Amino acid sequence: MKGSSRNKDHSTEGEGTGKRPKRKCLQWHPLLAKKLLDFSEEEEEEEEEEDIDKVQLLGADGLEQDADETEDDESSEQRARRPMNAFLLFCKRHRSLVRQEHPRLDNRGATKILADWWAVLDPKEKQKYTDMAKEYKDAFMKANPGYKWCPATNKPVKTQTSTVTNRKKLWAFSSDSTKDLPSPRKVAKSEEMPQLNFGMADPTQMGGLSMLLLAGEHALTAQEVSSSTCQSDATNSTEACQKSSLFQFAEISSSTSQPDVPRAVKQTEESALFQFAEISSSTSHSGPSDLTKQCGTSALFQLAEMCLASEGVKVKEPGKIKVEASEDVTREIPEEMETELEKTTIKDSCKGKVEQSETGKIQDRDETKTEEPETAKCSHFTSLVMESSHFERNDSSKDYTCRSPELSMADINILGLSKPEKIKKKKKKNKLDRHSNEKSTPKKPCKKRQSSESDIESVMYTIEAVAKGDWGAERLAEIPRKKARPASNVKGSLLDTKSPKKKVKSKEKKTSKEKPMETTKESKPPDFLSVTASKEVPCEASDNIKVEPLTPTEEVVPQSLPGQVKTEDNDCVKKIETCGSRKSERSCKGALYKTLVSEGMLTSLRANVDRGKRSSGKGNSSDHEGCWNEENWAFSQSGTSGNKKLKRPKPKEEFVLGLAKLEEEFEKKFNSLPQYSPITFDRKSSSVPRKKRKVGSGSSEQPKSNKGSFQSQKKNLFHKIVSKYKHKKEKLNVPDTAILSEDKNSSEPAWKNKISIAALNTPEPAMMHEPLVGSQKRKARKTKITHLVRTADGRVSPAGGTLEEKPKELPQSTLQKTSSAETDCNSECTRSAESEETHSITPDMPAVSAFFSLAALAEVAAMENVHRSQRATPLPHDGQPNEMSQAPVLISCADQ
DNA sequence: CTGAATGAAAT
DNA sequence: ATTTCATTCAG
Repeated sequence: MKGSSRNKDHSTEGEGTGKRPKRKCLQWHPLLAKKLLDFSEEEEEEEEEEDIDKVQLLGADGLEQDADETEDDESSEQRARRPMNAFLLFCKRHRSLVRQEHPRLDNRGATKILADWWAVLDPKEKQKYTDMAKEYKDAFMKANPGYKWCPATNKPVKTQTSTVTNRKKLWAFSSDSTKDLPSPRKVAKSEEMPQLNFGMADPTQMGGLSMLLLAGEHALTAQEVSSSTCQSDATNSTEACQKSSLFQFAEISSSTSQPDVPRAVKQTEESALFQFAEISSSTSHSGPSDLTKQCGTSALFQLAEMCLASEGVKVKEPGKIKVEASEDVTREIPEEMETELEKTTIKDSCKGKVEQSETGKIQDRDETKTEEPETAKCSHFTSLVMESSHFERNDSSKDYTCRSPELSMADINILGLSKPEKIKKKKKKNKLDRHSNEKSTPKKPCKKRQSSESDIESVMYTIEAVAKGDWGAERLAEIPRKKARPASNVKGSLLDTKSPKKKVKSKEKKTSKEKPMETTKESKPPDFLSVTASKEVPCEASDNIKVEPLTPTEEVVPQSLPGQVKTEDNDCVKKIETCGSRKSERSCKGALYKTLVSEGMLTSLRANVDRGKRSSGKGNSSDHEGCWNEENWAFSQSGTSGNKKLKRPKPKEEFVLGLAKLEEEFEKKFNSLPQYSPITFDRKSSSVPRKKRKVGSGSSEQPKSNKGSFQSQKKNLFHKIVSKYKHKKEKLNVPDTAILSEDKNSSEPAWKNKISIAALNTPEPAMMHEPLVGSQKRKARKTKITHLVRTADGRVSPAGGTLEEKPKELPQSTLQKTSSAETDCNSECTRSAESEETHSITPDMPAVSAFFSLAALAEVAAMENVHRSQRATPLPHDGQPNEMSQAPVLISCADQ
């Protein structure tokens, strides 16, 4: 992995170096390297990597800029996602159905089924999807003239994407979350673009601003996020806390600054953020170069005091906290400044954002110590900061000295560059990167849910870290009483975090999506009713859910109930209120918001606006399962100048509107696409067994055993069998009739008709040709597998390896049965097979064994088991030669 | 991150 | 002819 990545990096690096000169990267680069060394165990290697990464980033940025300037958009900003092809559309449209039908089935299995469906889908119907896909494609291409499906390979594309926001696809029709994606994307883009465009100066601000924005967004997001269940509660509280922490921070900073700087007005919006900087700067003033300790300490102390004071108000029992806090601060600062910082940054990162990691740190700790809720805040804050974490790191790298504001600015700029670190941390995941990008940039609206998720995750992590962390844990233990308790209670889940996290994610997604039920299920049955609520109204459910979460929190509870708030603002307010401790939270929030906006935090604002619009506007329209509506064509460019507008200012509205329209259109179209009930397919399959995939298997195609790695084949086979087995199982459990349940979801009555028609129509003349179509490979693979299987069962020399695996999978019972009652089974099997689609196997095969489908076997086995449980002939799975003879049947079954 | 599927585009 | 990547989301 590394090697490869590294290589990439290098290549990139080359490019980066080329551009490097222009950028400041060089400057910080060395520093960073040093720091990195500290951090990284493997100094050299990592260093290189980071350097490379950075370089990449730089390069990427540069590229991006260039690209932006030069070309439209896609290449530069983010690579637009390719339009979905017909099959994907189909999948998107039907996956939910499949999943409903087979709840247990994982996506892969679902995909297989979808593929089957697709295979049997009436050409006419298929054509619809194809046309739609084409339409999409055309539109997409129109929007992105020079779009290339495959990015040139080496290009830093990845880097860029990672750096920037990958995700923004011009068109996303995400069924899931719904509206978020659409407009936001563009917006995000626009935002991002501007940043890039601005270049040096802006970046600095960007960093700070972005942080703020993030915070703001997070807050907003949080609301949304909160939608999920208990976890959500935690989240909410967290968010709220976060906000409060933020505000506190601001206040504190302001207060702190006051002494030094007159101007600090408590509530002034501007002050908060800027104050931070100032404060830090002021602190630094005392000892610019080395101040680390001093500054840190002094600042820390001040902060601590401030915090304490503030907390005092909030918390009833500050005493202990205070002491502890002070202690912590002292010890921490002096000793492991950097390390700590790093850790903190990473974990808590709370500090970061604001330029002064120190202050931030202190605060965080204080808060954490003081109250759990605060911890949550911190975490939240942290989450916000997360991205910016690199920020801090940089600072630390810089000797950690408190630099004057100017320096900080520089740092900030660096921060912009800092992305690389982030990336590293994240492991360069594209997705992650995307997320991060999104987070950092306002764009998130598009993926609100993702961002939110990520946020949540980060929060969770933070929380965990805190909990685990010395201070965190202790504090919790000590303070638990009031706030802690509630918090803990609520958050028990939070602490648990991981699971919750995921759950939250899933929840969010699901909630947003159409499948409330599953979501709830997964999310956890335990939680509550929220689930039920969610079921009813998927999209909206989130809101409801949110409410619930709040309940747990002590203070918070009241407001939340009202129910979903349409607009974010309301939610925010609520949250704030919930936090309540601060009178001014609201005001603070408002101030902060203003500040942000004034700063150019438009993005955040915009995001908010978008959200609001969405919620109010289309919002829920797509409640019912599909939520297709949401699909949006981001299509930003479509209308007008396209990217250029992105540059910045453009009112999102235009975009939004335009997008919205486009989206709507798209949605409509997409929705108009026929949705077929599973039944249809089942019938078809049953009626027309042979069709493609089956045909392939059935027909005695020539085997090409050579190809591909045997192992891979085996693996595939194995998986296939397993999944199929599963699938069958499910099927067994759920009779076709069960499908009806799906109907409600689909909401489209049409299918049946179509289905029937389709079924009738399905011409299966061309079974044999088995179009190599798309990827022959896959088919070949399939074929191979089948072939193998067939061979196995067929008397032909079976591949030993394959055989081995199969036996394993098959339940002993099956074996028994097969061995024992072949003949009997035959009839049954056949019958079952028929019922099942699988039976498809070619009629050619005289041998009964051939006909057995896995499903059939399973069925039979089950039946037999029921009837004759006793005969436990524990045959070791290893197919011994002797048994092999018997085995064949089994094998064949497995195959299918 | 991977994978399961198909397909359009690019290499 | 082969590779990339689009969607989804459980492992």
